[in-house]
Formats: sequence, structure tokens, C-alpha cells
Amino acid sequence: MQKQATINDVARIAGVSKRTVSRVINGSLSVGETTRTRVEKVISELKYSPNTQARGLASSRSYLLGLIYDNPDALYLDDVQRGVLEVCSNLGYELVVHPCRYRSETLVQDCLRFMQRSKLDGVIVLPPVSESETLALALKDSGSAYVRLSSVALDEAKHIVVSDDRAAAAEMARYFAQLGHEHIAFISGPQRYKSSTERMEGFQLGLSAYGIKLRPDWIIEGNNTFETGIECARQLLQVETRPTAIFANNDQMAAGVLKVAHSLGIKVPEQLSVAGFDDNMLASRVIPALTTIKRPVRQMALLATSKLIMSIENNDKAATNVAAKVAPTLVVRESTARVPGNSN
Amino acid sequence: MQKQATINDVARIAGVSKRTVSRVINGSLSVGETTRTRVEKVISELKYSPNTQARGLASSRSYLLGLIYDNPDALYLDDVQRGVLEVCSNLGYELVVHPCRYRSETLVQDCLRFMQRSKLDGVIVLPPVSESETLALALKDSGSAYVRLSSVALDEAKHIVVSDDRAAAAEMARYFAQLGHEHIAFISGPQRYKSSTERMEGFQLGLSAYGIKLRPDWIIEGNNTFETGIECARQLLQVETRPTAIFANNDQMAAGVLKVAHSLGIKVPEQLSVAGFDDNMLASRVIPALTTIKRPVRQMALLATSKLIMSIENNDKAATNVAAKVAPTLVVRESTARVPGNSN
DNA sequence: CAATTTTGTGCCACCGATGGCAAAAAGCTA
DNA sequence: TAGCTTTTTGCCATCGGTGGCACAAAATTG
Repeated sequence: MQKQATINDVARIAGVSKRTVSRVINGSLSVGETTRTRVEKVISELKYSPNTQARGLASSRSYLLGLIYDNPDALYLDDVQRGVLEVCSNLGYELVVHPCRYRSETLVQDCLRFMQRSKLDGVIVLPPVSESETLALALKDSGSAYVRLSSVALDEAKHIVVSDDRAAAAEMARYFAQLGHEHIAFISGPQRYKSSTERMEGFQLGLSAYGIKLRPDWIIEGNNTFETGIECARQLLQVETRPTAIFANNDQMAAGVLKVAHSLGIKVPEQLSVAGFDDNMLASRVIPALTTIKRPVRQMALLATSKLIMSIENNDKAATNVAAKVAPTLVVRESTARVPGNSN
Repeated sequence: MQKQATINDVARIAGVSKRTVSRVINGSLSVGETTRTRVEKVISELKYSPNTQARGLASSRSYLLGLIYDNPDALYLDDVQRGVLEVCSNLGYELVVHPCRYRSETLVQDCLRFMQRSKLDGVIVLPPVSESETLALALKDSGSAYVRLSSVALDEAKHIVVSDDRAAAAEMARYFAQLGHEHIAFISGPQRYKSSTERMEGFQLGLSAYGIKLRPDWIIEGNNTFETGIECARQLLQVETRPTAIFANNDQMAAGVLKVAHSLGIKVPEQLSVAGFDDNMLASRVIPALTTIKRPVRQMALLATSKLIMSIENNDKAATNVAAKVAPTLVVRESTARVPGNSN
């Protein structure tokens, strides 16, 4: 391995002191124009790049961000990671990942240890872990920089990026109503998650604008897995009168609905419309392709990272000003259609 | 944030010198039994944990591992990350991720910079990046510890964990043959990837044991995406005589085949058997659920990490001895069946 | 043109560990 | 008990940077 140049080498060759080189690297203002360019030239000639550990030790920063997540079907994990790194790498940060269990008793402890051990400069917390107020509080208390991704604005603007799931669900409701559906069922996610209640309320709100009300027994709670999607769908479809449309809290469960419909010989979308949420890879690949809501995951990651780095670099104001809300969009595919015999 | 205890605090309270505390932490042998326990007691009382940056600076180690990957549909990314961290965290390592572009011209440069900047102790390289010999060479030259995941044993045992895709594909061939299929098509992955050729050759080899030979025009090259799966399937199915079975190089493309079959009114598995490879989440969710090959991703991650850490800690022999090969297994679901009218 | 302010630059202590070396303590031998 | 190993332990330089402070040079002012 070719020996790495140090700041001393740069200083010596450029004929200045270490301190000055350090100033150039960190963009301190008080460096003369000529000195600066001279130093920069040497730096690039030597391909010098500062030793992160030494730098961290001296300045108590690590240039490391953390990603805390617990996603059973982390389909968008890669999207998030790429998004985060897109912002990171220009600014000299790297990303350390930390999968965990939301429901674990030691979650908070575990995450704090993680941050401390690696001396992370800040963390990005994905849903559903992001909904843990105890974690958020612990992070705040420990003075750590953090940004949460969620469906609800449950924190100050500088700490959060929200996807407006409520509005998106309302849009789905509108779409359903316009297709003429009146007998609509909803398969919700676990009610302990904000994202679930947001989507449900948004959907109900949207429907009510058209005078449609969800029958209480047509609201069934799943836990966002394919398997519970199947269970819930069975309850809804293996009965005398069934809904003409089902909106599931996510694509996984919607896929479960398709499975059940198929096995019962119910044609989608002719006899039953089905829609999901997330637009994960599954959505476009199942048959029929799912109508769903697309969350701008990448964009959320970009925004979150920008915010995070700004607050790390003591620019809270800028962090607050970065957009904190993104709008998911309706993606219509093949799994939804007009109610048969209803031509309004 | 509660101020972190330093090694000096521990030393002072335990009434020994820094050096001794350091010895205890690093498991150096020459520490008296009594001193050791006393120090350990203080350490746990203070909840002391060494500052990684300082440690790294002094010992030129970072306790950071890297994960280099480029996976268009990184469905197993989470599996890998969890697997790696399962081993890591007990041993005090963390994981830094680095998505990249395999085909990028600057791949090698980019990865080396990544390692250098973060002073990583070692990296795990996922396919297809793992197939880059120039990268492997560069890593070796730079004296970095690394382990590659691949379908072929393209490196010394201590540097690789292979999944025997060839054997698995052969097993699929056997399964097809036993179902009575003779008119079989294969949708391959890009021929520049070893995994593609391995699977193809394994499949052909397996078939030849039953005296079956693939028609050259029934071997079509896709690029592992759903979309090319669709294209390839069209070529195979929109013709007079079509195969009775199609084996695709991965589940994404197999899903594409299902889509086309459905749109052409070809019943799967009654009129056409379809199988994929990977057993990603898609496989069990599409209709009909895909017969496929399951790769023990988690296990590969565990093995790779063990190897990596062993070689980092200068135990090459142990690293070599960790198992280097895992066997994917056939998972039969609904998309394959006996050839109609063939009862052998 | 001297006095004063405003840059620009250098010196050096410090961040929190490790590791070489020497000294002290303990264990053995004679 | 003196003399010699063998453990244990402590001192201190070191890793590669940062940041405070002092000082020199340049710019501004009276």
C-alpha cells in the first residue's frame, strides 16, 4: 500500500505550516489567496486526503452518519442508502448502517450505544423506528443531530421529513369514488403506527367528501405483511356480499389480496378493484399490476441528509428551511377499474 | 450528553496506569489476574468504552468494515447487512455501505478511495462487483483485507464465499426433466457475469444427463431485469411451437415471463412451467408462486464476515478454514408442473 | 510617517488511545 | 539470602490532525 501523505508533507512541500494547511482544508477564511492556491496545488499533487480518525479525534467529529432502520421488507433500503450517499459523499461523510428491532426493549439503549461507539455525527431514522418518541427524546437529550422520516410531522422541521400519506390516501379515495365504488374495504396497518392511522384517516376523509362511509366491519387490521394481507382478504372476500374495491395499507398486503381473489376466482379488476401503497418493486410485477401510491423515497433521503448535515455543521436555520414535506403520488395501473354496471 | 469516561478515568480509579487498562481491553496476556478483574470492574462501572477514533489513530485500525455492492434490485441487501452485523457487533465492528456502479470506469479508484478515506479494516464485495478482477487485484495490492461473494471460486479460500449456482441449476434441470419436459428454454443473464454462465452451464449439464439439449434459439440473453424478462419471453412465446418450460436466470425475469404468459392466455403451470433463481420476495408473491432456487444469503454474509474479521486479525489460517461454499436449494412452488400428456 | 487595525501565518498543547522500553515485583535457583 | 528469570506494570513518545494564542505583515488611519 502506497504510504499516505500527511499534512506535514503537504506543509513542508508547500513551505507553510501545518496549521495553514489545516485552514485551507477546512475552508477557514483567513488564508491568503496565493498561499491557498499553492497549498491546494500541493494537496492535489500529493493526492493528500486528511486522516479521518485523527481529524475526528481532534475535532470530535467522525464524518460518519448512521442509518437506523427496521424494515421487514426493506425494499427501498437501497434507494435510501443511495440517496443518502449521494449527498454524503460530496461532503466527505460516509454512512454506517444499523438495522434494529423497533419493538425491542433495548432499542433506545442500543441505538445510543451505536452512536456513541462510532462517534457518529448524526443519524437518520427510518419508519417505523422514527415513530418512537422515546428514541427521539433520547437523541435530543444526548445532543445528537438526527432526522426522522415519517408520515407525520412529529418533530421540529429541522428534525423531520414527512411524506404526506394522509393526502395521498385521500387522493386514492377520490380515485375510487370517481370510479363509482361505494362498497369499499380498507386493510389497515398496525394501528400503533402513525403511518397506518394517517393513511386510514386520509382515506376516510377523502371518501367522506363523496358521501361514502367505510363500513366498520370492512376495516380490518393487518400487520403490513403479505401473509396478513391474505388473512384479511379472506375475511373480506369469503362472504355473501363483498366490497367492490379494497385499499390496502401497503403493496405487500395488496399482493395478498390479489392472491386470495385469484384463488376464489374473483377477477381483478373486473369484479374487484385493489390498490396498495408504497409502489415497491412488487407493485408493477404482480398480475394485474397494482394501482398504488408512490412515495418519493429517494427524494426524502436527499432532503433528510441535507438537513442532517446542515444541523451537524451548526446551521440550524438552513436545516429548518430545507423542505420538510414531500407528496406521494397516485400511480394507476391495472388492478383498479370502474364498478361494473355503474356508469357515473 | 453525559461525558464519556476516558481510559485515564479508569486508570485513576482502578489505581493502575493507562497502559495496563489498555492491556486489559485488548486482552493482552501479561496482566495479573487480580489487576485484570479490578480494572474490568471499574470499566463496567463507568460503562467505559474506548474511543474508536483514538484507538484507530494509534493502532491504525478503524473497526469499520465496508460493504461494496451494486445491485439494481437489491432485494437481499437487508439480509446481507443484517447477516454481516450479526457477526460484527459482537466483535466491535461496524458496517459502512458503499453502493457503486460496476460498469463505471472509476470503480476501482472509487472503491479504493472509499477504503482509504474511512480507513476501513476490510471490505465485503457483493456480486456482480465481486467479479471484477481488477478490483480484487487492486485490493490485494493495497494490502486490504477483503472477501468476495460469488458463484465461482475465483480467489483463494480466505477471500471468497461461493454459492454453488452451477449445482443448483443442475438440480433445476433434473427437476424439469423428471417432470417430463423436453422442450425447454433458458433466459440467461448477461454473459459477462460469471453467475450467468455458471447457471447456464449447470442447467445444460443437468439436462444432458437426461439426454436433453437446449435448442440454441431457445437460449436468450436478458439482463436480469423484469423488463428484459418480458422481452425475452415474448420472443419465446409468440411463435408457433413454444417450449413447455422456461428457466430464467433470476426471479425478476421469471416474473416477466409470467406476465407475458398471462397476457397471451398461456396457463402457468398447466401449459407452461416457469422457474426462476434467487427466491427473492417476489417469488412467493406472484401468481402462480414461482418455483425457484433459494440462495442462503444470510449464511453467506455470516461466513464472509467471519472470514474477513479473521484475516483482519491476522488469522489467515482460520479464515481459510471457514467454509467457503454454500449450496442453494430448490424451492418448488406453483409455477411448475408435469408436461401435459406425458406420464413418465 | 508613525500609530493602529486588519489580515495571514506559525508554534504548540491537546484529543484518547497504543506500543516500545525500562523498571519494579514476583518467582526460582543455588 | 543473594542472584537471576520471568511476569507485571508504568512512563512516555506517537498517531495525524485541530484550535487557541501570539506574532508578523499588510492595510488603514490620523
